[in-house]
Amino acid sequence: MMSEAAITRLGDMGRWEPDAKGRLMVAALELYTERGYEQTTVADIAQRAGVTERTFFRHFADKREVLFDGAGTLQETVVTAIATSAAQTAIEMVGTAMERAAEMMQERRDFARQRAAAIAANPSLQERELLKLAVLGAAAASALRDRGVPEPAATLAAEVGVTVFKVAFERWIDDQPDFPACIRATLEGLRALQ
Amino acid sequence: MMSEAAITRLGDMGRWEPDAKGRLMVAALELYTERGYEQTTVADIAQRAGVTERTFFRHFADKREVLFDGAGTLQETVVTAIATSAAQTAIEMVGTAMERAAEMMQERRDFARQRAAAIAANPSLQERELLKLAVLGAAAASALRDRGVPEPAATLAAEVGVTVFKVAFERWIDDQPDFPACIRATLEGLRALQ
DNA sequence: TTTGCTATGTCAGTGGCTGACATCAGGAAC
DNA sequence: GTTCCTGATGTCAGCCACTGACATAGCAAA
Repeated sequence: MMSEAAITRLGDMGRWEPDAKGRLMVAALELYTERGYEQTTVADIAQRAGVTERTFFRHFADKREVLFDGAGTLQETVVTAIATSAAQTAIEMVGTAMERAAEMMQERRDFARQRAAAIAANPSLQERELLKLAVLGAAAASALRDRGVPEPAATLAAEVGVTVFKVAFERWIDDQPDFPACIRATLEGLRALQ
Repeated sequence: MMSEAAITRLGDMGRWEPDAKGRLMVAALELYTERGYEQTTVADIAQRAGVTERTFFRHFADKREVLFDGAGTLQETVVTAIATSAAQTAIEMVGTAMERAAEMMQERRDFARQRAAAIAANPSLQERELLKLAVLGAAAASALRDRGVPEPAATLAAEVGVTVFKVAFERWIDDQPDFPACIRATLEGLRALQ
């Protein structure tokens, strides 16, 4: 079996090379960008990463999840920011927490752009993104409750905060350079609404 | 195969086995409720409805879509309400439009409950629901723009309106009897947030 | 009756995803 | 250094969601 792999060294991207998960994430984003999500098979991604299809599904729950590895870290950032916020109102707590998240993403704008483009091009990927944001909202609401915010204010503030994040993200990706500033501007626009 | 049973009653409009789509929707909701979404195959649904698997996919894009047939009507209701609203602010337009939608759903509370329970039990179905709500938000934003509301206020108001709808829906399903009243109460809670 | 339209059935095939089991690399234990 | 253990990977068989191509059944107008 592996004797053939020893011969074809170059074509076989180091099956035991480190960071198979990272290689899969890169390969997936490349392929989704090059030929689109639907036109890419998991076998394609695995081949480019130098592993088998089965290995892909050991690292990611499904074909979509490979684009959403950072969701957990983002959620931790938001929850921690709410837990340690010095703000007075629920909206302010969520707002500053979203700013922290924005600062974190700010550092990898090119990656965020490419990823956002791939997601925008496919409803299946949009669904997964919406679910991640909903989970983020639920976690934020829970963190608000831990700070003493009662229901339904906690859920409402958290959901509105996620909405602000979404709208600000689009503006940032679109043409604005400063993501945290987009958050602040969108929060201001929200206040002006009523 | 399809023996006698109930054939042609009033709708002689050119259908030979009446309402295959409706039977599929009923069968799907029943099975998703009885044994869960994952434990139900499309073949199961088709069999209970008295058709083949292929026919299911001629009526619905995928296994999830069978639960979301009413989304289009709901969207039309909201868009029409915004287009004909006499309210002054964007938030008020969206708020009253969501009230119209709530009135519409109010009539079938039991159905809404069973459907909501099935969706709540499965992340895949939640994803589809979130996508439908996102599309609804985009349509509402477009309707607001047609009424002269500028960006980003239109998108922001529409998204916040959808959030209010979501939160109010949960309260209605949970224990409140009056859905439109839930919308109004949630809108009031939103105002109180800032 | 004939013709034509539409909803449905049949069949083969692709691809996402899983379970069961074999294998390999690296390090710990001996 | 040999053995053994552990975790990551490969291999294979199989289920099921979903699709394209083509055949067929019922209905209606010509």
